Amino acid sequence: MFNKLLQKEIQNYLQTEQVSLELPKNFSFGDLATPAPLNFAKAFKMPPLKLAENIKTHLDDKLSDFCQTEIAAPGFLNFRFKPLAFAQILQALNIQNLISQTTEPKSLLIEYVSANPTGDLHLGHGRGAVVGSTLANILKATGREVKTEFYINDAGEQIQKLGRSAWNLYKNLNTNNTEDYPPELIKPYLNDLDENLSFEELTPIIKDRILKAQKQVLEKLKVEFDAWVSEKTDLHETGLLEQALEELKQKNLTYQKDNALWLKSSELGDERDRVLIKSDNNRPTYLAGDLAYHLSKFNRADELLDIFGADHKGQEISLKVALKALGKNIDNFSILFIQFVSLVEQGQEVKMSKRTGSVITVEEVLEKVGSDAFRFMLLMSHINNRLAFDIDLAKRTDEQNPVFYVQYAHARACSILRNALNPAPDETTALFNSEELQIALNSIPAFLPALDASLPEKEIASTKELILKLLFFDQEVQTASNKLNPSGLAHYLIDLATCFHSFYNTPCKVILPEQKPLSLARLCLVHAFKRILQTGLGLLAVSAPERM
RNA sequence: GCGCUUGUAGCUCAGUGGAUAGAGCAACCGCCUUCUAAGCGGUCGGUCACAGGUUCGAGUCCUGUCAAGCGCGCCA
Repeated sequence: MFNKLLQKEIQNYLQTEQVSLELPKNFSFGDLATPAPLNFAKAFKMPPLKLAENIKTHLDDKLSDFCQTEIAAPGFLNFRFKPLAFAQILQALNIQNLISQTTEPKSLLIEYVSANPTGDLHLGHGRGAVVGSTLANILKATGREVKTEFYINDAGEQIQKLGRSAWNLYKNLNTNNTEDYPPELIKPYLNDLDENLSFEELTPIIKDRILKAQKQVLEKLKVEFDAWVSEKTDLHETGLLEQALEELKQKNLTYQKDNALWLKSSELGDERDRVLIKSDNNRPTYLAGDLAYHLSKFNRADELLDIFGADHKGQEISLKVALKALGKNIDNFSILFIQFVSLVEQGQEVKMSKRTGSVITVEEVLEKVGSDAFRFMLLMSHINNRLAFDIDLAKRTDEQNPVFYVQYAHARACSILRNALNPAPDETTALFNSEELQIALNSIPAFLPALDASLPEKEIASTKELILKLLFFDQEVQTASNKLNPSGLAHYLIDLATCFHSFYNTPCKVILPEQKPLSLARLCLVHAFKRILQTGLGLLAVSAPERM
């Protein structure tokens, strides 16, 4: 695409790969801009404006058919594209791959959600699920070999507690045990049980029912996993946990004290030593299982990514130092911690707690706002920021919600394409058939009528702005992929929708039976917009409706 | 106490060391004979928590202060 060519020419001149092209703050400056002369003035030992002059001379020599270059103080280069450059860009956006692939594909294993099978998913899990699945989509799209896993913590203390709580309710025992899970959390899972189950039989049944309910909610959220890994059956019963502990012992990284097995983690950089096997019941701690699990993950992938709630921050250091001591390259292992989601209802913050009955579940919010709005709104803010989810705003699925704004733009584009390719009710033939459109999409000159100098200036401006915005799609996806942060992409799609609505209202009317070349040219632009918006929404797993 | 994260418009949030700090919501004013008004255009709104420092240039990087959230279990 022309912008890549331009970027490459500047990079060639400066002998670097570090040149970025950006949209200028103000379109009166030009179509694209770069501060490269400011950045490289020192390296070239000349004033920024002088360097800018030299680059301009180089570019004028090479690319004057496509764009003109202007110099602006204190050292910006602004580029003004000729119609041919816009047409070339648009043609590429209509027929080429939209997302660049990484040159070295690596396998990446993403673990996310991994909620305990002891209750319903809350909003924090929901945020992790949405961010994790979106990142998986984005990383796949940029060429990583992605596998996703959900780790089921079904072998620890919490499961025992779940079993006891369920047993008390099942047998109608009034224990008033404050340690128990709240009855309202367990009760929905006690229906239609055999009457004579033993304690040992009851626990796994309840656990499986809860897990199944979690899976169903995740499906509604469009969240899927390649594998569900059970701590009990995949780590304990296979001997993987045993192997991991043996490996630590052989490397002299453990010791016995107070009847417990300890990891010498303080020697490795942790703030204190950690227990691996508990003294009272001889059972492994969470750390022991987690360590074994991550060792097995390292055998299955080049890189690991975990996405957890901020309340799991405590486990990072111990896990990483132990993995490092066992020879794993922890530079290939990232953990993202997702800040909490609070819920605001009628201007009041609704307190939620993971282990009380007043927990706000993903399911109940989904019922009110739907998967599209839920996903989009949770994706909009950076994971490091606490997020206040305004349920009243999200419930108003009529007009305020940003996701409808973006989807509406898609539906509008579809409507235009439909109207152009199908006969109007009072006509027998359509303005165009799909072959004509296909030929136009493959041709650069076909788009030139949309930038014809005889058109009103406003129409040309909004046409250009839309193309330029489309041009940045790939860059936005790459940034999201590299920074492991999908929020920019959501904001980009809103901006893109704004450009399209603005184009529509300029008005750049597309269907003009008396001006077929102009209609066809604009149809190419609508086609590219629809293609990119659909791809972008697809990465977020938000639907792109053809009609609304 | 120590560690991590955060502090930007009335609210919810964007913002690769670059040009006059942005969007949505809320408030106000306009625009449907015209491909979907779930839309568009405009007005109002800011000491980027505070104080230093680095730099040609800081909302962005560094240090300190203040404030908020989370973490620092033989819970998971």
